[in-house]
Amino acid sequence: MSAEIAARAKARPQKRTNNPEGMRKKVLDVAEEAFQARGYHASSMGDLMATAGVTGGALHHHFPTKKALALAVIEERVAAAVEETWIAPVRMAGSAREGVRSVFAAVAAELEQQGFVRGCPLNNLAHELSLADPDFRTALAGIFSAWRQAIADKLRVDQQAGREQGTDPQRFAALAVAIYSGAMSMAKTAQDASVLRDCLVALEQGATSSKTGARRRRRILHRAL
Amino acid sequence: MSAEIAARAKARPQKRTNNPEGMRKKVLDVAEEAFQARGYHASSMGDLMATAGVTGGALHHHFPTKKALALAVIEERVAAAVEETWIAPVRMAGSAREGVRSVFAAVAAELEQQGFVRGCPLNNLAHELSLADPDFRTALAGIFSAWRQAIADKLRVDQQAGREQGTDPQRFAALAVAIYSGAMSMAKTAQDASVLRDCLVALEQGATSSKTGARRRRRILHRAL
DNA sequence: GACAAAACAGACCGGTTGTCCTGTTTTGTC
DNA sequence: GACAAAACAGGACAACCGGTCTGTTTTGTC
Repeated sequence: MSAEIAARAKARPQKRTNNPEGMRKKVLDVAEEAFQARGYHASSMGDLMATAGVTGGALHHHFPTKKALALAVIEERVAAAVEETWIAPVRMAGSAREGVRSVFAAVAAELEQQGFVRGCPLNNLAHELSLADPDFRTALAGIFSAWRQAIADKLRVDQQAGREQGTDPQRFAALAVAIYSGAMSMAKTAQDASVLRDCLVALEQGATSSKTGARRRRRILHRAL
Repeated sequence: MSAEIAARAKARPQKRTNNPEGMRKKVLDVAEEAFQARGYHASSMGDLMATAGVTGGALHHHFPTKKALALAVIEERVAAAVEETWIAPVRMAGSAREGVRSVFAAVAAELEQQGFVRGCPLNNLAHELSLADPDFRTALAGIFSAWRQAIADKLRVDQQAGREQGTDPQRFAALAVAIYSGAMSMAKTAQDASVLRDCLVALEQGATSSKTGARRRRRILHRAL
């Protein structure tokens, strides 16, 4: 390349994107994807910059540090994902119990046709970051809390309508989130979503497995687990 | 420091540990601890060397690469931990159901008095590594499989004794592992082990919450979830 | 005690990490 | 259209990463 062209390229370095707020969004998109697929520590800023087509200066302008970027991903994207796939559907469902099961079944179906399992975004980041930094942990714990709270609130609505009198809302919500999180963990490791359905069926079987009926009423205490 | 002392230190570099197999064990101890507390990617070989008091040459002799070290931790330590805290106790229990619950309660009690939650070793590494490398994933999936298999086998023994006729062993085992994994995930993020007990109680309540008894037998299908 | 093999020491290297810095360009406001 | 502020470009940096290398010491075996 001649010196003249090089000089001209130097003088007019590059056409800018000219899209305020669009660049921040693009970085968040790429970071969310990368943190989900490879994890936080395994994703380098250089990779993110290259994938997003963003220079170091631009990235540093919006997110001064890698931690700030991850915090933004957690608070803006992970929280929104939980809201979209769990909280809103449960709110719209006919009951808490039915809402939880329908979400569970919907995710299982989606995973089965997708062919591979990336795991739960919240749990993925929670495992890697909750012990690494207090700020991360607090942000992630807040999302878990909101998730559980939404399920518990829905069940309280059911109770005001006379249903589910014997169920503790907080504990019911904890159980639902735990089963989902744990099943996703196994599904991700095995790369097989069928365990999601196994857990669903096991729960239904677990409550109805007794064939001796009322005679064993007391022992049913032990049924579900 | 004088040149003479420096030269002497150079000539006689260091007293050796002189403990074959002891050094490998020490490295595994430190690596297991570090991978558990900070994760794989966040733990550098330099940190491990310094903590274990081992030189680079020695570490490289036993574990040619970082991946080989992690694989050894998974296959020797994580698998042993699952065997010790889950598989063996379940085998020795009176029944699969009682074994699962007793392990669950024991872990909850231990965590509560310990004051903080590091999470499940298997799940911690599974989330970070199962998508990163096929060898990691295979090794981790094998441990999950053995864990589930042990619970399912125990339940089959119960069935041969006439109990648990309506319970599917594979699904029962999947549910137990899922609840434990998910509850530990939440407990770790919240740094609060009480969610373990919440899940336990919720399960017992879930199967017995019906106060109308046999009239609602069919609707009990929906009880446990 | 000779000698091959294993165990270990410690320096070294190329590549990558996250961050910072100095400019240049665009945008909003009067 | 002047001008301050925000948005962005792109290189530079020191620290650190994981891995390799050569050389020395210990161990096992006859």
